[in-house]
Amino acid sequence: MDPHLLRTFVEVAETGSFSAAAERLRYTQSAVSQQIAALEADLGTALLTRRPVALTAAGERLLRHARLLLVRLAAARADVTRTAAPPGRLGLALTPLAWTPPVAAALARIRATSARLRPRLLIADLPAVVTATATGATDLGLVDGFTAPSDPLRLPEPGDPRPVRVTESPAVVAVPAGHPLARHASVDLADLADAYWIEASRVAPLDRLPVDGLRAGLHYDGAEVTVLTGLVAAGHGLALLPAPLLAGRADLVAVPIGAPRLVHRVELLRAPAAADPTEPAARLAALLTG
Amino acid sequence: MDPHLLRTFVEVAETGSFSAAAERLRYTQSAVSQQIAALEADLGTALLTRRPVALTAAGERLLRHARLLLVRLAAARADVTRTAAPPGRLGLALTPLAWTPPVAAALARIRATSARLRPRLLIADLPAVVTATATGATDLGLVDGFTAPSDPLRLPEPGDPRPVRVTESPAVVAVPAGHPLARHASVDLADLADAYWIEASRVAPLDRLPVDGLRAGLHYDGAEVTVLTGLVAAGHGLALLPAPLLAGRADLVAVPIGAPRLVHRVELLRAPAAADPTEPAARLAALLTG
DNA sequence: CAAGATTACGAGAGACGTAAGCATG
DNA sequence: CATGCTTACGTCTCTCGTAATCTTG
Repeated sequence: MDPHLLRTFVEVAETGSFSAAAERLRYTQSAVSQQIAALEADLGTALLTRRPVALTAAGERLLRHARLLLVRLAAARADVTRTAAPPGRLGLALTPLAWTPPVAAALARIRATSARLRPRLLIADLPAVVTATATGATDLGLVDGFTAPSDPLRLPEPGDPRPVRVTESPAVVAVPAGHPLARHASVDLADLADAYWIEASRVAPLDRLPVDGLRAGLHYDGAEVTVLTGLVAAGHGLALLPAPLLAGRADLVAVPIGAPRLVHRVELLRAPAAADPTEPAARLAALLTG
Repeated sequence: MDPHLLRTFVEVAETGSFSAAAERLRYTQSAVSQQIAALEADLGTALLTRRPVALTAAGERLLRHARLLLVRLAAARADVTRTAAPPGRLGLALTPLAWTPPVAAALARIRATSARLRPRLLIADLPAVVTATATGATDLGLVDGFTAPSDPLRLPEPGDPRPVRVTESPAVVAVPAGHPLARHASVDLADLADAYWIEASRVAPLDRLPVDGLRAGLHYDGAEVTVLTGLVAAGHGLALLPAPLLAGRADLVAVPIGAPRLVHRVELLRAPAAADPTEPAARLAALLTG
């Protein structure tokens, strides 16, 4: 149950392949094989079937535990090293659409009060933000998504401290100016079943919506919000976006959504570390949630 | 952050000595020194001061994390190996006074329905029962203590799944037959400040009572309830005990307590494993708490 | 100066890589 | 039969124990 072994086990389980895991972890295939064998010998149970590589019942169990254990181990390390590190740092990880005006304003206020502070921002996708925060790699995480009003976001597992609501704003369908839909006072998503949507997997993935059956006409793999809005403006398809994002744009029209009731929501995650309220991270968190 | 290193770190922190930790863990003093040095190098921080050996701020932090991590690691291992193990086992760890008639009755009912079941009972002190249950070394744990009516027990940390109330019975002062107190309808503990109590540290430790200032006249280090009652009967001192324990004894008198209001409470801890409701452990838990 | 932590060094175990073996889709 | 996991084996690293050294109450 060496964390080293757990890490490669998780990697093998996730990739479904010893060789792929080996490559990712910079090991040889042989080393991975030996590590898994060692783990199975240690636990006295088969964890994986080979050919095809799949989890046994015991493996399923271990996978859940291992993921959490690794996160907690990382969190512990971050917490301890943080005690030693000079205070005053502020690391903030965000999903692209979590960067909203209230967040920008809060950050500006923090910087106004602590002039010497040099915050670090990191834009990443949702799982990365969640683990970066859970492990303490960053102090705060902001994640976004679309849900029914005042419903919490559905987040991937390692949610040790509970996420807190920061912002909710109306969700709208973005269409190019001049699009037939642009004149509608509102639309029901069910009526857009045969429209084409833009699948921006790292900005606003369709599969995270509490609605399904939306067809993707174009896939955008990047994380740039402006590229997404540009694609909509150029008529490549529709996108579901927070209303404030479209304010003041001449080339895009925001069509309110009738049904289902849907909002864009931003939530704050805090690293499980020392909650010293004088730290910039704690002050920013207070501003965001207060 | 090898668990191995964490374990020796915890041991050093608890014993306050490298050599004592080494002895307990069957290492040489030198090995322990090297392990702590490795941990400090890995984390880039001093964890302990030497001479005297004490925790630094970072060390305090790590100690809390390390304890939990080790428990969770053990729990994960137990959960995984349990999946592989043949079902039908039932391990039960109890503090001495947690063995009450309702517990005995529940166990009898379980055995009546599953004739082939061979339960394993283990009597241990409170911290041992808590960690044995938290790590999954045993399926169920029963702990006891004295509190105000319907207050939960104060238990040592690793309380991942919350304890559940099993029994509450009146707390009484046990005195030998013929003792002056035996005629009282009730006593206030405050009035017994200059009486002598028996400190049975592994059965009913005085320092776990929500009352202080009780003087110990005799220390009993064992875990046998009958020795404790015998000591009271022989006039060595008073003891606080659950009333049912004294029922039908001619040599002991149970004196009800007026103030503070106090009950003897038994709580159930469940191992954080698969809650398969057909397992004997789950059925016994249902009987005890139902 | 004595108790107790650290440092030096050597032996053993363990982990990884290379390369050959072997099973299955 | 080729992809991909396993096994064999050599090397290198890492860890622990012995023993000498250092530190401080």
